[in-house]
Formats: sequence, structure tokens, C-alpha cells
Amino acid sequence: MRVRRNQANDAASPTLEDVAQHAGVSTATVSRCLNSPVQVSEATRMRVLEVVRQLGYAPNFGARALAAKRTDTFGAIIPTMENAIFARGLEAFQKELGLHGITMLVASSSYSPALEEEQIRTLVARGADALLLIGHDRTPESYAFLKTQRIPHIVAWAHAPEQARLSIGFDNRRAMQALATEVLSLGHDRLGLITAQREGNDRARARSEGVADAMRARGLDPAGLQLVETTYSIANGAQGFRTLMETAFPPTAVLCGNDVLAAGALSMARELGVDVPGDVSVTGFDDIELAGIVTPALTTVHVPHRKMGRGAAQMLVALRNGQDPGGTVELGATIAWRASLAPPPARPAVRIER
Amino acid sequence: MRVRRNQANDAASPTLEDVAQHAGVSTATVSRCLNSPVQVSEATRMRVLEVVRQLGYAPNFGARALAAKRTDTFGAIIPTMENAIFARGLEAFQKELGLHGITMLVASSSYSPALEEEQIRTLVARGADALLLIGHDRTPESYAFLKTQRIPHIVAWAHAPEQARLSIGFDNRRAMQALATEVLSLGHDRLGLITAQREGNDRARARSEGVADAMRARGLDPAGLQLVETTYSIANGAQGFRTLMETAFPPTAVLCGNDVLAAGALSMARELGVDVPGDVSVTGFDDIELAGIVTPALTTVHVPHRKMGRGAAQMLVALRNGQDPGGTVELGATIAWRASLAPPPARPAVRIER
DNA sequence: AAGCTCCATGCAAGCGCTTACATTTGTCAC
DNA sequence: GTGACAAATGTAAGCGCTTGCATGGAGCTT
Repeated sequence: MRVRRNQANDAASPTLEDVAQHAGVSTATVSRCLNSPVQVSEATRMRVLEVVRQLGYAPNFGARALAAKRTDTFGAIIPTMENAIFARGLEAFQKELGLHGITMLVASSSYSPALEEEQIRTLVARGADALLLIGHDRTPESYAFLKTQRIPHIVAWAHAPEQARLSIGFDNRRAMQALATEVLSLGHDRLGLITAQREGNDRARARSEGVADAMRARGLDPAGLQLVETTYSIANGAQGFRTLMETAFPPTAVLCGNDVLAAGALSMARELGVDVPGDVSVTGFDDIELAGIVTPALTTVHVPHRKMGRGAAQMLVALRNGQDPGGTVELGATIAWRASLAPPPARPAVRIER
Repeated sequence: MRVRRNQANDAASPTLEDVAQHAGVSTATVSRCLNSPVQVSEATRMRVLEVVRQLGYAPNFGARALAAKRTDTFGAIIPTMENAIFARGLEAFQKELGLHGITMLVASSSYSPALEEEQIRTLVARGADALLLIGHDRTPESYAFLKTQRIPHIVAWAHAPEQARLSIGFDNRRAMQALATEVLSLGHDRLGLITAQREGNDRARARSEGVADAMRARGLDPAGLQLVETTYSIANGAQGFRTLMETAFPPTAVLCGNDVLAAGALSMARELGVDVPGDVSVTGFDDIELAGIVTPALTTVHVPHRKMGRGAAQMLVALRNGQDPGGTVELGATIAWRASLAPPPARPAVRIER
């Protein structure tokens, strides 16, 4: 046996070999005790585990990863951690991974495909075995990299029938269309939309197209939609709402790309003395906790965050283990009815017919 | 030279050795090109980097970690990801780490010391070089483990003068005392407090003691404080507020352990038809974005999230590099004045004197 | 031209673990 | 007691990288 240290195990952490020596077995046996206990006899296992405890042994991550070619670490790249949009989903993802002995690594891309590509490379370099990605839009290089590196990955928070990639999520376009249809049914015909940057964000694009779909279905020209494109934040939602209200014919209903934007719109409405939903209706998207506590409470699209997180984890684990993840999953998104949506204010009886 | 593959590099990712062969240099040179370029001549470096690009070489994380005894990964364990309390701070932490080529690993403990201990072990096993921890309260085993494993770590979001550990944060007790003092100065003398579970949470304990300090300083008996202890969540804040309002002599000011609890309190006030701040004042703690958009906007304690995150990262990096982190840092916390705090409603002239 | 220094590079020894394969030990039928 | 087979354990070859030390050559000085 090679002599690694002639003195007592001075400073460094104990290694497998230290444990093996103290327990009077080989390193292989110790390793098996830790990784596949069934292969080891009860007596030996007890003895080894006792030594492990006494020495405070903890396996060296690098060595294990190198030898096993597996880190048991999955990465998740979300567009933002600034607000709670992805928090619930991520928490469910992590919880499910934990059940499988896998740790989660998070990074955020600030809604930028270029930054996301960088994060993908970083996480893979950090040894991520698999990746959770949000939405379909990303650089071709990102997809090429994932392919050549053979990194199992899944797209969540989106379901786009035309995309072949493995995914779990809901149809953003249909969900927004459903909400917009309800808005129109209440009698609104001047709609405003505050959306996130649509380039590089397929969800935002899909939601905006959903509104157009609903308008068309109602015989309205989507070109009549008053649009503000900005970045997700409360302040920008507020600013967007102000912009919309300052036009010649302000919309009677303002649809927002997400709840954060809508919360901003609501606070600006209060500031401007615009009554919601009396004067103008406002809707959100995502149904984060915030939606329930703003005044008035927000009518929004309820998104199955937890289900997506949990499902994504399960599918990714299967994929990593070489099993069948079972194909793309489409989940439903429903409308959460609250106070911020109501019929438009009464109008003069004489109306200009189109 | 050992022949690893006789065929073309079929499936697996290219290794250092592949690069070395193609470039006609040794693996040592390739390694140096990547890690300390100055040691390599311009010409060689160019040639090697070109091959790296062509082959799409990416270093193997495990191997690097094993050989270098360093993963360039730091861990952060926060009590919760469910709400945005730690989001800003964490983002700043991550950004600063990025500047040093370090990746962040996050885990959440759900405010449970036992779970936190588990997370500490997990992150260390996952190769975290250093750890960011929130608050001082944790199991003795956690501290023992950190010590025997020699893991650099720092405590943030708290500054407790009596604790010897390296930390960066603010004095929760003094901050809450300052706020409570303002509340009392406005004329309130029946105070309520909705706090998080104080056991295992030194910040919650400190905040609650801060209220007591303020009362004592004013000649009030802290025993008169009406207290609800619950778990951080909007729903629990709402429930806590209701409980307080249903007592025989409801408080005229309800201090909340954080903004999430306060947001819940506010929504319950609306539901109960209690006017804030006309009938009852409400305050929060943390000054998360939420505080500015609830109705009425929340008077709260503004906490230097970003500074803590950035500072913690810098100190931790120094510590990991064997430099002097420069000792515990105390940051200030200020009061963010908004609409939810006002003098108590006028009372009958005849008052029962204590 | 010999002797020196210094820079660029190569050599090779690990880092601590997993795992295929080999070996030992134990169990049971006969 | 013996042989066959299974279970438990040991042996040792890597996994891909970093880095201390050795080497060789270019550029100086004298």
C-alpha cells in the first residue's frame, strides 16, 4: 500500500483510504458502503459507517465526479431572479431533484439569449449533468453546444406545438387568447397591451399573438391594439400604463404580459386617479402571490408553476438515467378571476360603427 | 505516450490530451494556456487556442477540481426563495462572484436549522469552496462541520455585536428599535407585533427585542406587547392581523417582522374594513419591492440588500484566497417612510392613566 | 567562446474516487 | 468431506487535469 502520509492525518480532510485503513477494509468496500450498500455485508457496513462518522469523512466532489463521470448536479437557467415569477416552479424543481439525490445549480440570464448562452456554457463547465431551460428562443449556438456536449435538457414554461424539443409547459398563446376573449366578451373594444421585449422571448411573443388571435376572432383588426413594449419591472409597467393613458383614445382594458407589469400599471392607475376596474380594466399573467394582494386584486392567467417544476425534474432525471422521459407535456393554464377586470364604463348611446 | 484511443475521437468530449496532440505540445502547456496565459509564448498560445476552438474543447470540471483542489464555486443558503426577500442580495452576491470567475450554488433551508445543516453538507459535498449563510442561529453540528472541513464562510443579514463570527449586515435589533420608537413617538401606545418563529431565527428574535427595547425606553412594559408568532407568508400575515384585531383592546399599530407579513396584514385590514393608517398603522421590514406597491404603501425598514450581497462576496473571495477579509462589517438600516404609518386615531379625552 | 540567466516547455506524479475483474470465503447438496 | 456456486471483498487501472521540477535553448556578459 502506498504511504500517503507518515504522520497522523494532520490537516487535510480524511479520504476514502483513511476510512479504509481505520476500518481494516479496502477502499473499494468503503466506496460500496456509501454508494451501493446492498453489496456489502451488514457487519462490515456497520463498522465502516461508524468509522466514517468518527472521522467525519465526506467524499471529495471532484474525485467522485471524475471517476463516476457524473456530478448529480442539474442546472436551471431562468430569465430572472428579481421577481418571484419562477420562484415557485424552481422550488418544486429543486424539491423533486432532492428526492433523487441531485443538487440544483441556478443561473439567470436577464432575458438575454447571449447571456443565456454564456450561462449554459458555465453551468456545463461546472459539471451540470442536465439543464432546465425556460422557453424555446435561444441562440443557435446554444442548441449546437447542448447537442455536441450531449447535455440532456428540457424546455419549460412553454408549449409550442410546432417545436420538436422535449418540453413541459402550457400554450402561452392560447392562454392569453382565452383571457383576451373574456375581456372582449365583456364589451371592451379598445385594448392595450404592455408586453415584454418580444425578440428573444417566445413566451412574450406568443402572449401578444394570443391577443391578436382573440381580436381577429371577434372581427377586430389587431393593428388597432395599442402596444407598449418594455422590460419586465414594476416601474416599467407603471410607465407603460401612463403612456397608454396619454394617447388620444386610451384603451378601456390594459392586458399585461405578466403580473409584475400589471402591478406597476395598477399603481400608476392609482396615481393618475384612474379607477380600476371602473374606468379601465387591467389583467396580468402568471398568478404570482403578488396578484392576490394588490388593489384591486388582479385578474390573471394562472400558470401551473409547481407542476412544471416537478414534471421537468422527473423528465430530466429519466433522461439523464437513459430512461424514456415520456415526451413533451402540455399543461393547462386557467383564468384566475379577481377584481381588476370588469365591463367598460358606459358610453354615449351613439357609437361610431366600424 | 499512452494511447488512449486508437480511433478518431469518436463520441466523448475532447480532452486536454487531444488538444495537446493536435497542437503538438504537452498537456502542461495547454493547461497553462488556459489558466495562466502569461507563462506561454504568444505563438504557442495562439496555436493552442485555435485548436481548442476547433475541437470545441471544454475542461472537465471534476478533473480540474480534483487536481486544483478548488471548484470556484461558492454556495449560498438562504431561508427561502418563495418570496423576494433575499433576491436582490443574492443577485448582487452572484454578480460580484462572477467578476472573480466564481459560480454560485443556491439552496434554501425553509427557516429550519436542521434542514440548513443538511444543505450545508450537501453544498460542501458538491464542492463549494466557501459558503454564504444568513443569520447566526444554526445547529452546533453545522458550525462544527464547517470548522473541521475548514470551509470559509460568512454570516450575512445580521450584525450581532456579541457574535465573534465573521459577518456583514445590520443590527436587526437596533433597526427595529428605531422604527418602534418612531411609532411610539407618534402617540401609539398599544402595539402589536406579528413575528416569525423566533426559535432558530436570530433576526426575528432581535427584531422582537428591538420593539421591547423601544417600549422600555418609553416607560412601557414590554409584556403589554400583543404578539402573534407565525411563519412568514402573506396568508399568515393576514391571519395574524385578524387575530390582533379580534382581541379586547386591539393595538393601534401593528409592527410586522417583515414586508411579506405586513402585506398580508394590509390585505386583511382591507377585508375587515379597517382603515390603514386611519384606524391602525402597519409597518414592515426589509423594504422589498412589494412594500412600495401595496395600498397603502408600507412604512418599513430599508435594508442594504445589495451592499450585503456584494460585500459578502468580496470578503468570501478574500477568505478563500487566503487574504484578509477585513473583519466584520456593520451596515446601516434606515427607515423608509411611506403611507402606512400615521398617528393613532383621536381618543376620548378621558383616558385611563396607567 | 565560455558561462550565466531566464524563459518556454516538457515530464510525470499525483489529486481521491469508482468499478471491472480477480480472488477469497461461505453455503449447501450430495 | 467435496465440489459447485454465490456472496463478499480486494486489486488496480484509470478518470482528466494541475503543477513542482527538470530540461533545453536563446540571449547576455565578460
